[in-house]
Amino acid sequence: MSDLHRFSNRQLAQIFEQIADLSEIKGEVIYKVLAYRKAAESLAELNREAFDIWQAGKLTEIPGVGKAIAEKIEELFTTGKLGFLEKLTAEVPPTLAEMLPVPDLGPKKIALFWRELGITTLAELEEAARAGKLRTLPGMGEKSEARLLAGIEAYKRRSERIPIGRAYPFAQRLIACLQAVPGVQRVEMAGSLRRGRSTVGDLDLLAAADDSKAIMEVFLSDPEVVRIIASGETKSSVEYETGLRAQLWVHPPQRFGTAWQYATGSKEHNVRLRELALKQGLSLSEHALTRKDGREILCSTEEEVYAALGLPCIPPELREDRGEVQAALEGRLPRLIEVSDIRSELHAHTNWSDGKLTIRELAAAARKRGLAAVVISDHSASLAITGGLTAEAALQQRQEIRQVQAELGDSIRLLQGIEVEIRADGSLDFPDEVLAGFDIVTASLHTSLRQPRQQITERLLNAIRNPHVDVIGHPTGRMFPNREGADLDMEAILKAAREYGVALEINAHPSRLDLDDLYARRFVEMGGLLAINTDAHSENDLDLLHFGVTIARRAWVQAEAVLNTWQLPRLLDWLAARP
DNA sequence: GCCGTTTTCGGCCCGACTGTTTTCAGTCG
Repeated sequence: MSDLHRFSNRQLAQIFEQIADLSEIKGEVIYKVLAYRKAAESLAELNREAFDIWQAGKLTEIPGVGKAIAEKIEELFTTGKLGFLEKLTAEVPPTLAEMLPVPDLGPKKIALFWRELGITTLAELEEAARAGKLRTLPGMGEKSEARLLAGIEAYKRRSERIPIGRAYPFAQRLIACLQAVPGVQRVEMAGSLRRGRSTVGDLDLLAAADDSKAIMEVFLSDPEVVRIIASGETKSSVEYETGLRAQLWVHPPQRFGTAWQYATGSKEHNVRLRELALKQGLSLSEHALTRKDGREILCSTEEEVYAALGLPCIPPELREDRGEVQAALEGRLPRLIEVSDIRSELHAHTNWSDGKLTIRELAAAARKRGLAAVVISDHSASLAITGGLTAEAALQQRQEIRQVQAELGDSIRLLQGIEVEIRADGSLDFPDEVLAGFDIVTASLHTSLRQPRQQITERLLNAIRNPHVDVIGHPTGRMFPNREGADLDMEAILKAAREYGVALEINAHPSRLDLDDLYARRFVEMGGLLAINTDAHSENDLDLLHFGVTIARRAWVQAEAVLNTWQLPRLLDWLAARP
């Protein structure tokens, strides 16, 4: 056991991604490359450790993992190495792969430059392009060379995937601008933005118009655009100053359904759908469903597209090829939670710690949004930077909450919670007798997030086992775009939370979105309870709720599994049944 | 290399845009 090598899912995914990249440059059969890539994605998306799956002898149950790849994973776990990869890297310089993410540069060209000119790094490629050495190669010319240089420049300034919290408002502004163009019937978000991924690589937009000329013109001439990547009648893409890219498709209204379905993706979902179409003698494209005799079925809505294939409309958040097409075929798609199902906010701050609002203002803001209850849950004392509450201050706050409640009558219910700090040594900030005085206790990690896996896992488990803890706030502590979450043994956390009946929070703030969709799905499948909270520090923060609900939808979550969808009496009963 | 209510072998989605080409290859989503 001790000489086993416990590669993480992410590490395994990177290894197979590297195999895919190098094989592709080598010129390997494309379907092998795709198989490695599929396996890598599948491993990265697992919500359990591949290591545990291997020990259970079930590696080939992972989608995209067959005999050959399972053997490679086993070799890695048992020897820490992979002979196949060592041979491959001896043959194909691994630095070649760094060129793949450069726009407009793919495996064929990389291989060409490598074999013809001995170029193995991006720096060498740039130098050769500047020296005009590429234009004479077969299939190349001056324009291609210039385009490649522009691509390298774009790659250098290109930002990482951006958090949905930044992409979303940007897209909203863009849409408002495009919608004003005469002749444009509608403009909608598509791509990963519409599917609600926590980060997006670029913005995908789709417009319905009979003539694309005017809207394309507006899209391309935006003053913030620094580069036009492509411009055509049905599709254009641009890059903005920030390195962000956007893509606009324009299709006629009667074809909007197929176009929106196509532009929303995911790519893997679309492939799955098109395979299904083929089995039914139909070819699916962004323009239409086409029968074998060439007759088209036009769809102006997505519902029609899915219906033509015998399916209920699959919500965009599920379109990730995570079993949703099969579920739709079998009529067991979940009835996903919606923003309107949320009846209470269980995690909000006031100016008693680092929030901006008074208790009175928070209550009013929550009431204005139609909530039946709001939990005032300020930080505890040891998180000094937030001006966290001492036990004494919490008692004073309790008085004020009662007072405000009396003023408000039964228009909204105020509860006193606490976001109690899980200290570095694993203890909680307040002793049990103080915790017992709150209506609801949320325990959170904010500090010492880089502790070793075993230590920080134990720390969180300790909080889960405390009988007064009702919810774990933003479980991993991740922050977009820069802070990785803690290195937790999530399977152990999920199991313990399920066992102790502790709810796990999906923190709706777009810089957190923690628990993520993969673990939330696993947790709910285990029978666990979730809470979706905004962690509001200001009034506008309450409007970020939809980001959290979107994560829950991506996790196939139904309203029932989420505490704050429950009617107030039921929530209070649940709390009363806990210490 | 993976996978199977048309298959254990023979498939593996479909089209736009660009630049190089005189009909297509490469890249992208």
